[in-house]
Amino acid sequence: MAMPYDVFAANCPTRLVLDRLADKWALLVLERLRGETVRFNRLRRDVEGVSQKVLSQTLKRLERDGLVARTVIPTVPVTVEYALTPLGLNLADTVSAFAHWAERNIEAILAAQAAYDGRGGAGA
Amino acid sequence: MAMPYDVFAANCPTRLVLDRLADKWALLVLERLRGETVRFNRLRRDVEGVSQKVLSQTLKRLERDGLVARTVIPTVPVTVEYALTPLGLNLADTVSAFAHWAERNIEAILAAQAAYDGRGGAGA
DNA sequence: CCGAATCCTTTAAGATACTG
DNA sequence: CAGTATCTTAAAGGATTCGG
Repeated sequence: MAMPYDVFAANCPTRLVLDRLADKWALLVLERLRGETVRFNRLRRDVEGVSQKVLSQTLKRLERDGLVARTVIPTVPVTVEYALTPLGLNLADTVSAFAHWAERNIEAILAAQAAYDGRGGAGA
Repeated sequence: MAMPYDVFAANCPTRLVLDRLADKWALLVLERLRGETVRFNRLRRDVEGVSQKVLSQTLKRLERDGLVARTVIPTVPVTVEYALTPLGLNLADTVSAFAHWAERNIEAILAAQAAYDGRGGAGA
């Protein structure tokens, strides 16, 4: 069935993806992994503000979704590397467009917020 | 300063946008509003699963960010219409790419999940 | 019809400490 | 280095009720 899903229907499988991906940390991790393999603690440092717990959870979900590949290298203190899968890379490009939109339009949004707050919300 | 922001830095303004937009409901609302003005309760029905409270909050934030315009029409039972602003429409197009990615790749993700679960996680 | 206010439950985040 | 386990605290979300 090549019927397009109704994204607005609660039982739509696409919602599953959207639910999972509408996540600040997942997006940031995907973006960080673009074009580079990164170790766990490096990721932890680079993506400022993630706790190791949340990062761990995020990576596990991304791995489960087939977006990120986890490689254990049996060095003395063990090394674990994370990289995008082809599927993940594909998504990361989309995410990147999103991130760059935010970057380009932050000024406009900040201005809108100031205007909104200035007049006390929607007219209070 | 046209210096590109570091999206990974915690104090980066782009993170503000990302934090706010990495939201299931905001994304769904934006998508629903593409090309059409919609009333509150219509929106509530169409975006299955939103509570009225959450929808209300979401719309208020989107309005504050200058992405959605709210119009009150003084009919007998008052009518309130929501529409995308030019800025919001611009974003909605980006969001749409995101949603369509999910739609196109849901099969692959579901398969990856099944494989992952089948072998008991990352090798447990 | 639109939405604010309240309450109350559930989920998730943060900090900390400990293991392979 | 790379995680898991636990505990505490904060917040998101859902249901319900009432007012413009």
